[in-house]
Amino acid sequence: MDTHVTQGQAVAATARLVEPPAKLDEDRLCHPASEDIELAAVLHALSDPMRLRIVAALAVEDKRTCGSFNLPVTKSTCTHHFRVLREAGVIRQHIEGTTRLNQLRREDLDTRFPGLLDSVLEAASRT
Amino acid sequence: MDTHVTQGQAVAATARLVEPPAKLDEDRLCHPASEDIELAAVLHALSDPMRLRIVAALAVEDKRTCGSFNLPVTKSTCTHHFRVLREAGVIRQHIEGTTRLNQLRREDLDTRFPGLLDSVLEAASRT
DNA sequence: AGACTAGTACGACGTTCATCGAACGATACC
DNA sequence: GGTATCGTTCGATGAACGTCGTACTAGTCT
Repeated sequence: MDTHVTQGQAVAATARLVEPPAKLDEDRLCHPASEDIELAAVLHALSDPMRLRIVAALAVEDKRTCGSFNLPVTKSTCTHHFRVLREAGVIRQHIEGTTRLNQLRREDLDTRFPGLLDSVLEAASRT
Repeated sequence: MDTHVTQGQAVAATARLVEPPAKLDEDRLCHPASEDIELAAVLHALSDPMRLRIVAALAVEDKRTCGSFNLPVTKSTCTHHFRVLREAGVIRQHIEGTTRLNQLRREDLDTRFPGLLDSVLEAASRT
């Protein structure tokens, strides 16, 4: 019944015993590999106005913290949207002290789906 | 302008009294005007694998009937997907006898969001 | 007229989604 | 050690979604 209760901590703890000390930042947040980015997931991630806004903002200025967007939603909703973008492979997050820095995975997306991100950004800029 | 479309038939009936006789095909099925196509709606419409498949197939051969796609879903689900695509402005449907012919709104989409459709199709072709 | 065909309308169902608030965790600073 | 600050996790909730089956409409064909 309690097999999955402590997920993150337990996994991280056992991993530390078995594997060499990897970068903690990357371990904590899981991103899909470039090859594993799925078109439907990317399109779904971009189909929400709030997330489109986040991506458009990141295209202008990269490496911004989650809070710096001043989104009209609560923190938990914010977490949700950034996770959807991250798990779809649209953004990369890494921990920097007490904040998370977000950046667009431009190269990965361009390699996998050439021109897609640019045309979406161009389209988004036309309001 | 009428703001809220309640029943297609009622609207079509009143419209026929006021306006000159338009093409019946176009009246029955409502499509958004090119300027009214919304990016989020298009991306959402394309974010479903079934609909992506429909669009990819239409890109290869236009003006196909709904039934000709042999989708692994029932007719009513089929109707649903084609309606989502139509209402998002991705496809245009017009009645031809007892069937509905579907075609991509390539020009409208290219005008509104240049390059978007092509990059999505290119991305979709990479499986 | 009757049968067939192509698709729609409607209601139901289980799932996913966007959102919230409250409680928690981790880091930085006094 | 206290206390902000930044963000996550955990339900909960209401809306939207994808799917289905049944009943229906509108043409077509014999």
